[in-house]
Formats: sequence, structure tokens, C-alpha cells
Amino acid sequence: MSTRVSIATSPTALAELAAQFALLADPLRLRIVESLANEQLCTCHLIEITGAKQTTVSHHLRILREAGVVRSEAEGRFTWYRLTPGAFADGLRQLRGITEAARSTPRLRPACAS
Amino acid sequence: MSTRVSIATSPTALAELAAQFALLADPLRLRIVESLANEQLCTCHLIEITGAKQTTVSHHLRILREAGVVRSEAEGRFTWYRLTPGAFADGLRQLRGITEAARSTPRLRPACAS
DNA sequence: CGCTGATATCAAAGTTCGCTGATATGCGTA
DNA sequence: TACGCATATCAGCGAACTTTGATATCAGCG
Repeated sequence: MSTRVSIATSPTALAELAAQFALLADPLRLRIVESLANEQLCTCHLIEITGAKQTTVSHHLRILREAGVVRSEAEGRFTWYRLTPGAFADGLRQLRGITEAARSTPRLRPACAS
Repeated sequence: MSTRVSIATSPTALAELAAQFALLADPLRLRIVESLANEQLCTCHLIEITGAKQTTVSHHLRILREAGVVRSEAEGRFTWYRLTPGAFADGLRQLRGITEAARSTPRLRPACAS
């Protein structure tokens, strides 16, 4: 009879959250996201900022676009990117909860029932 | 003469931050971290909570341990894990900055100097 | 209309990552 | 001391990911 505490997050929600953090788990994508936090930029800017090849930047932009955290708008030959308002809101909320709880780790040690 | 805005984060800091998010980018690790946020747990608990194999859990615990976000303390046959106070603080700060800036994306569109 | 530049897509290659069975270590107990 | 249980380590396999050259698309310009 396992009386372990229930798991707050459903498996799917957990996977979605992990996917959200995965977007930030790559240095290049992190740089892109952080650059887009302050201003809209077109691909050429991001190529210059990151120093990565055009195809590489375009690939990561697609990942971010399909994840819904950035929006793109074509303007002539250029494509402008901006961060989606509310992007990473879930991740932020979760991370805040974790760090706040971890601030004072209780000595609680549930029994090792086997 | 590229006059692109400077990059706030150094390459190493960026990599470290990405590595921090990578820790949360796996559903299993995310569940472990989230479980440890509220109480100390030993490996057997985490095996039961996650439903994963013992070696799998142990593997991820090692990753978290070596990253410094969890601490382990042996007690007899058991090993207790707890979240390191201050873990993910940088990640949280960064993510907060991003989401706050993204709340109101300015129409700013720097020129495409080529 | 043909060329150039900006960007996206595709396919291949190399690398990393998660999972797992086998195995080792170490503590408590009979 | 011998055995069982909790846990960690190791090695290998397969999947997923990043990077990149080649190529396609498309808009603006001469």
C-alpha cells in the first residue's frame, strides 16, 4: 500500500513543461530568445548576434516558432521576429514555485515503506 | 561596421544558463526536482514516484547531483536527497527578465544594415 | 526579365542524451 | 559471517538533437 504523496503535475503537463525548458536549454536559442526580449529583430540580426550560420539560425527560429514562443512577420525580403507575449509563463511559474519551496528545505523525511 | 546591440550575456554564462535549463528539460528530472522541492526524499521514494527503473532514477540523480542542484546524504542503506537552496536562482532570474520584457514587445525594429 | 540578397527547407553527419541490463558496493540483520 | 536490500556505476544501444552544405523560394532592383 504505497501512501506516497500525490504528484501535482499530470504526465502531459510535465512533458509540456519540460519541452518549454528544452527550448531554453540550447545556448544559441537562449541567446535568440534573450535578444528578442527587448526588440524585434530580423533573421539577419540574429545571424550577426549569434555568429552562427544562416541555416542554423533559421533552424532554431523554426523550433521556437513551432513552439509558439516567437512570432514571425514577413516584410519584403526580411522576416521580423518577436517574442510571443506570455511565452514561458508556465515555466516561470513552475520555476518560481520550486525555488521558493527550496529556500527552506524542510527536514521532512517520509518513511521508506517497502 | 556592425553596430548591432551588444550581447549582455557572455558565452560561458550563456552556456551555464542553458545547462541549467537543460536540467529541467527532461520530464523525469523535472518530476524529481519538483518532488524534492517540498520534502527530502530517498531514492526509493523517487523510484516509486516516477515509476522509472532504479538505474534510470539513479542516473538522473547523479546528473542533478553533479550539477549541484541537489544534495545527497547517506543514512544507512538509504540516500536522502534534497534540493540545494538557491538552485535555479540564475535561471529564474533570467526567465523572469525575459517574460517581463516580452509582456510588451516594442515595435522597435533596428535597421537591417548589411 | 534576370540577377542578387534574405530566408526557409532538406538531407546527411556527428554528437549528445536517455534508458537499461549487468554488475559492484555497502549497510543492516539474521 | 552470510545474506538481502538500497543504491551507484558501467557499457551499449537507439533515439533525438545540433550543425551544415546544397538547394529552393521569393521579393526587390537594375
